[in-house]
Amino acid sequence: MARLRSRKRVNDPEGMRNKVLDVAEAAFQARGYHASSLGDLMAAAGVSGGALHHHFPTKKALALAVIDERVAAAVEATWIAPVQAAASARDGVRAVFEAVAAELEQQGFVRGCPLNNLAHELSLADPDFRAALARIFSAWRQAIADKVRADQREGREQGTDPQRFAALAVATYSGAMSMAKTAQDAGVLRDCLPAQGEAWK
Amino acid sequence: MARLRSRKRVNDPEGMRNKVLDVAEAAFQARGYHASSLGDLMAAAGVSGGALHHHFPTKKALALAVIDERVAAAVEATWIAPVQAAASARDGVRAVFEAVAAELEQQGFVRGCPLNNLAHELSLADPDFRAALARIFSAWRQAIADKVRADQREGREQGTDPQRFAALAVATYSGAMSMAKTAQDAGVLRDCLPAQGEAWK
DNA sequence: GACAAAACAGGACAACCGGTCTGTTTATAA
DNA sequence: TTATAAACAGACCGGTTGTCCTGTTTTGTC
Repeated sequence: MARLRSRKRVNDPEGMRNKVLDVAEAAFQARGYHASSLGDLMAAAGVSGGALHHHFPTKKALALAVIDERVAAAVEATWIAPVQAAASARDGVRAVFEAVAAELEQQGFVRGCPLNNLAHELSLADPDFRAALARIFSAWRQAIADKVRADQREGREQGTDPQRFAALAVATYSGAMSMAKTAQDAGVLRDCLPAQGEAWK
Repeated sequence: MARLRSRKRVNDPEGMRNKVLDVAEAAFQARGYHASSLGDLMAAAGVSGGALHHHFPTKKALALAVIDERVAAAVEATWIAPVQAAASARDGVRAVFEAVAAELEQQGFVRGCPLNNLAHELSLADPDFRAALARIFSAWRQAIADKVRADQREGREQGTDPQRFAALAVATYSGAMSMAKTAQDAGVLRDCLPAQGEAWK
């Protein structure tokens, strides 16, 4: 019997499970969950049906893994970590907006926010999906709110409500990405940031 | 040959085409485009396959009709008209937020914004979808921007950029609805409005 | 080396999807 | 009435979907 989880790689040094997650993450982002067939994913990942079914018994299990392991990590990397590292919550939010806008304009194509893309398609489809997605939204908002509270402990942002500020930041970003995706123009992100000197309350 | 388009109803006084659009609008809103099969829609509308194919040759044509005729009308009814009728752009935006929040809290269920739901799923799937959805976003934003300009002609809102204000309003609403849908809690809409007396810039 | 479990291969299958086809009824115009 | 086209009914088909199932290979442990 297996006492401890074995962590040895088999054939692929990178791991076949990770390759499937890579492909699924990209496909769900580009085409959505329902529009991505397991056949497509198998072909794109160079994986047999048996292998895929071994790691992910159902398509739902695969999507849940993508959400928990990849989408959450993406939010952490592009939002939570930069905000925590910034000089202030307000600076951090602005920096992320500008960084994402610059990145999108450089690559000339807007795929949208991974979290929001899946949230719109799957939130009402299944309670498990909704719970997993809601957790990520919650962590995202809380990280920003915590940063505001840290600012307040240092005497700044006395007039701001941490919860409201975080909700507004996440909502503005999510909505701006939605528009940017539909218009295929990242400029909307900049329009949603206040002009220099103006407050963003 | 048909010289002019005949407009007489056949069996159903309400029109079978409208009934299909009703059902399709609701299904696309609740389950999305790909998750709604034509069989489901036929059963829900009590319509035969031949009838559906007569009015809408393809599923894409049906979705395009839903977007152009229903989603656009929904945005017009819940956003454009109220904003135009309001005392000011700022009041109008705030009123819509509060009206939608109240309506959602009353019915205890958040289905999300019809436009954003379809935009996320279909914007990258097909250029025709994307164009139709982008048109609605554009009209939505322009109506708000026009209202700001009307305010400015009366001496108010001198410091505000109409385009930015409109983009921010639409983005905030879209993103707040996204969170509200995933959390199944309309309270986020209120969190995204500024506290009394604070400016929303 | 022996053995058990995990990792993987690949075919099979039933259900379902969207679209097409042919036929029938109804309404309009001459 | 008669001709014509729109409005509708319902069966049908090829292709695809997600899942399951039976083997085979590889890995880790004694």
